[in-house]
Amino acid sequence: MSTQTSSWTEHFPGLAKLPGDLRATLTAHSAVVTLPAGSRIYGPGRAPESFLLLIDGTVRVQQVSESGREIVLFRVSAGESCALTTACLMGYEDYPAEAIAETEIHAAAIPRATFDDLIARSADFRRFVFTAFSSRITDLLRIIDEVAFSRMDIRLAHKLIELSHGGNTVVATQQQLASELGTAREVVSRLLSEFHRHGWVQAVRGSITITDRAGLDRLAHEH
Amino acid sequence: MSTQTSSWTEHFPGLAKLPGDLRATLTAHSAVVTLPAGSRIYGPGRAPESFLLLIDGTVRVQQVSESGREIVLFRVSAGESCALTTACLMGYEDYPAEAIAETEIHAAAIPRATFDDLIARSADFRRFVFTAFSSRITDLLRIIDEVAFSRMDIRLAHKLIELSHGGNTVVATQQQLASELGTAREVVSRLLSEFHRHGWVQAVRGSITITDRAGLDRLAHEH
DNA sequence: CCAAGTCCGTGACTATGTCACAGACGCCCC
DNA sequence: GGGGCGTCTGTGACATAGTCACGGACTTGG
Repeated sequence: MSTQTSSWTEHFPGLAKLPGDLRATLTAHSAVVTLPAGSRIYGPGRAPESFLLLIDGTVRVQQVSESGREIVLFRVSAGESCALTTACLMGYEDYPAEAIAETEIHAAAIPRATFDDLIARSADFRRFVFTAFSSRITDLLRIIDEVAFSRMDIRLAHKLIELSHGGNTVVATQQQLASELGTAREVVSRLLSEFHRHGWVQAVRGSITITDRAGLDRLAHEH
Repeated sequence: MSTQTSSWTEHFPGLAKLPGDLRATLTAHSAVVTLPAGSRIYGPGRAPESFLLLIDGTVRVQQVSESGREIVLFRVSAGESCALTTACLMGYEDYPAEAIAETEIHAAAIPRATFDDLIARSADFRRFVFTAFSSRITDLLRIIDEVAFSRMDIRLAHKLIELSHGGNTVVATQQQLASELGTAREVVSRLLSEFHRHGWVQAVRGSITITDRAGLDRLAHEH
């Protein structure tokens, strides 16, 4: 009778090996929610109340400074968990970060109590959660390293390659790219014209086309 | 018979409420270790093998870039856990960060299996671990915010106040201060002479004396 | 006292961030 | 089509931060 609702656990490789009764607990005590693109999932003043497992879509987690500048911390994709909310859930601390749905998303929401119960009952679930956690921490450490020690042209080259998803075009305004990197739009503007002088990119309002990926790659891996 | 060895759990407020049998498990399956000041507790190439609870001393966790520049992420003091090693323990990922004993330290080392067992058995222990975790994440987010968006003079003023521990003198070379902040020594040198011009500090080789804490405070809270 | 190592100051230059402003483009409405 | 408006982009001038090269000052151990 639960076949149609239990299906979502199959989207998570880390959960596939859970025994049936735990899967049943998960599906019985969770709700599959749908949120439109652009919604704010959590943020200052809106603490998460459940552990979210992303079935479909992508979520951008970013930090906004007092001055209004932003920096993207990482993205959560389908099959992953909003892992940092975990600590928030369990540690009851407020975060200066916010999560925004970049596309329409479908997610399984697991209440705090169920989450705690599963952590207690299943070593595999613990592994799933801690692995996700660990990987986010690594992301944060990498960002600290880049922001503190890496040149902006190298970071922009990286980001363009990352956002191109293997294609040749990145749909983003200069302001959005600046927010990705935690810098100012003017800096992005100047770097893009430099990249253009090298023949690496071609930019029009709101989108950048990569015309020489190898050139960008060389810069990205410099130093 | 275990009275003399069980005493260490009393140093941890978060563990005090654990029932006796769990405290017994903790003490029975852990070893109290002593490490000299300056030892490298973990780092790239030396993954942690146990969960460390710091009984006495302080540990500095920092990141070193390829170019050799460093940045201090946070410090672990007595009564706290090296919480980030947790994820490492459970997630089996390698970290680009390292932990250094700043003083001689005494710590309780809990093996992975015992840690996992306690997580499963005790909601209070979970709370203890997740709370510590949460607080480290908040530290990391604050650092990202500062590095990306805050002016160096403000950050240095903060750091001097922090490292003075309420006193008026900070024992540190300019290079050490630069490593705290992830910047270059020359920058610290210039900022310190600026602070000196304002009459806020007095510096001699290897130590800085705060001569006008209010002045520093004003800068630190600017903007 | 001398020698070597560490620590500190500084000039010149590059890289990045801030501010102010203007032109270009897209869109809506008439 | 044309006018008005908001957004996006380019750029000059300046402020802040990081890099490189160097020399001088202090400290320690013979």
